[in-house]
Amino acid sequence: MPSDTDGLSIGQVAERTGLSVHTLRFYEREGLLTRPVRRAAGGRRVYAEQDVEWLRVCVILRASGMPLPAIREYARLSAEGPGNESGRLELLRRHRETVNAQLELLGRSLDLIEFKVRVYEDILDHGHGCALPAEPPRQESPAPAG
Amino acid sequence: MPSDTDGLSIGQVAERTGLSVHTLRFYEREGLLTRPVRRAAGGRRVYAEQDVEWLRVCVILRASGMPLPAIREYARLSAEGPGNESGRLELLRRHRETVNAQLELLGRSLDLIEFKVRVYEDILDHGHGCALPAEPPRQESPAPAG
DNA sequence: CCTTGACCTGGAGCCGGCTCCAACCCCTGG
DNA sequence: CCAGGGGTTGGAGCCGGCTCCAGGTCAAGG
Repeated sequence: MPSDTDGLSIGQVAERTGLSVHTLRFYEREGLLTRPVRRAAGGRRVYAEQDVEWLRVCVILRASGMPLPAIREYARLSAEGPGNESGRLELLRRHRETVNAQLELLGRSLDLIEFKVRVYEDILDHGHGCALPAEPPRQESPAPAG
Repeated sequence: MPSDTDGLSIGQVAERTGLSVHTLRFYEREGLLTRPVRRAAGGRRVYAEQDVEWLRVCVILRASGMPLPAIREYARLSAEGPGNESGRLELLRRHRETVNAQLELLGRSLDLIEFKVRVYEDILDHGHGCALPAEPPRQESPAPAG
């Protein structure tokens, strides 16, 4: 266990990032890291705190649906060092827009789901009362199918 | 084209739902429909407006990440008719929670992304000024990796 | 009559993102 | 000395959700 001078084993990084060791090696193969991982005697990977930070960013980008190739590109730019900030900015802005679109879509889906939840709650509470609690979820018909 | 008395071809349903004809047949095989699709001479599918409404619900459930097996279950309950509303309600409530969790996660991811966008904007505008625009995105360190 | 186009079927293929396997290495403690 | 635990590798497998293919049927129009 290379704990001296903040070197971390793959298992420790897995714990800290929530990724599996499989996934960590996979990400490395996929070129998602900003720099080659150091190796200890016997070829074991030795990560630095820096790597963990980067991986945490990766986790968040993944969680927000950024595909691996895009993360790879971002990693590549980051690895290149200063000078390409506009490229990184563009990439992030694009991703921000897809996240906003996701949020919008998810929000509208939630409207429908909540509408239906209310419908069923009413059916169960009031015998099966009040014919449709008016409130077509944002644009589009309530589509009371199902 | 069976346009009389509101019968729709698979192609028309594809247009109206945004799903491909492939996907429509696939969903049918997967048991996502609430009732068997009627067939015209030659075995061609004939959909009713009702089916389109249900499929639009499916699209929204998919868009919000409900897996096919869950939709199948919901379809099964809906097909059974009245009497199982509590089952449907439970299913929808569970899904609502996963959607809320997604929204939460996505929102937090967005915080990080916007933070980084701001960082790069500042670098590009002000030469590369103001050392880190303070504002750790909700809990957790800003992790300025990358 | 023949083409065109929309439809049918069963089954195969693809893509993204992991996830696991076999076989091996190495360090540590008992 | 030897067992166990945690590494290493290349490559295979899996899962969800489509997506497509080959080969066929049918109806309408030129």
